[in-house]
Amino acid sequence: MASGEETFQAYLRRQGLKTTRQRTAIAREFLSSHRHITAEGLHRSVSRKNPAIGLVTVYRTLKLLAQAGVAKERRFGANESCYEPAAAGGHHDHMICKICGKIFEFENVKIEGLQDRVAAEHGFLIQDHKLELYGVCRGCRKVKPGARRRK
Amino acid sequence: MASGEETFQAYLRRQGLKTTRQRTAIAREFLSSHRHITAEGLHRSVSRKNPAIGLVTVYRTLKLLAQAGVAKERRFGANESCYEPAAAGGHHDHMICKICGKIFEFENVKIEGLQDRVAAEHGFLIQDHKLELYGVCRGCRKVKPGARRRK
DNA sequence: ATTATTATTGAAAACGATTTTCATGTTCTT
DNA sequence: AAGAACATGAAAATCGTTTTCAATAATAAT
Repeated sequence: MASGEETFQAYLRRQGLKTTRQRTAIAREFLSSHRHITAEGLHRSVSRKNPAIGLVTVYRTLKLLAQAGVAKERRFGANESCYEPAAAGGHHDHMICKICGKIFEFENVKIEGLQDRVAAEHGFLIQDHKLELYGVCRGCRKVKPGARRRK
Repeated sequence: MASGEETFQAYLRRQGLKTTRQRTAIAREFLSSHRHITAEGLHRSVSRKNPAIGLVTVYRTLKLLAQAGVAKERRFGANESCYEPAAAGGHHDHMICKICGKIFEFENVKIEGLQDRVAAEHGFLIQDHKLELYGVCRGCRKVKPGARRRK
């Protein structure tokens, strides 16, 4: 089975695009990154080892990674997009804590099954889906007052 | 039971805000509008009868309507936010056709139940949720080729 | 009613995230 | 090595949305 990096290279070749220093660096950093990284965040990481790489190129490469199926773009309530490596495990959904901003992942086969059924009833062909639960996480439920805000 | 307009008025009064010509006009147009209207779209509608009202005021009023609980803000894959009247019926979810851009609504109590269960397992308190199915609608499935794109 | 107070408005400017433009640099093919 | 095609970074452009600010309108106090 192909690693994310290989899949990406293959995609580039297939599209007649070029494998460059910066694309390789960005892809590698992205794939070894934690989940839900932002373009700006990824740029910060990449810059550590490779200060010459511009934010613009990170944006462009993230888009390519998404097209290659290696990255998934997510847009939670906020203004900016997050990307996550698509490889690991199957599909999963998210719980977002409105207090601390943390994002929790979960997976539920039964829900997916029901989605399929609903879609079928409407003659709708599902290609992708997004389920997000917004609320308060366990940790933050214990802290009563005005509480901390993220960032 | 209070109409959306009444709820909005009440909210304004409660907050020490003022009832103005433009707020009334915008709220009325919004409430009588079709679902999933965009700030720009609403402005276009309002402008028809009231050309002097600025887009800025529409943005501001939509925010107030949301705070009053009369409007719900949604952000589907795209770049711009949609608003929909919150009043009619309970919560519902969306199927978005990637070909024609149409948005279909559905409701499924079983899914909501499962969501609650998952959340409970994680000690998470759900305040809101969002379920979106992306794919191809019945109509577009019949049209094979490159097909039409929205807008 | 009139005035005083405070909120609201529209236009233009500011904003943040993302994209495009463009001149220059790099990769890949032969 | 040479040429063609693509990629890069910086700055400028875009898009949706928010803020600023001077002028105006709504409500409260007189």
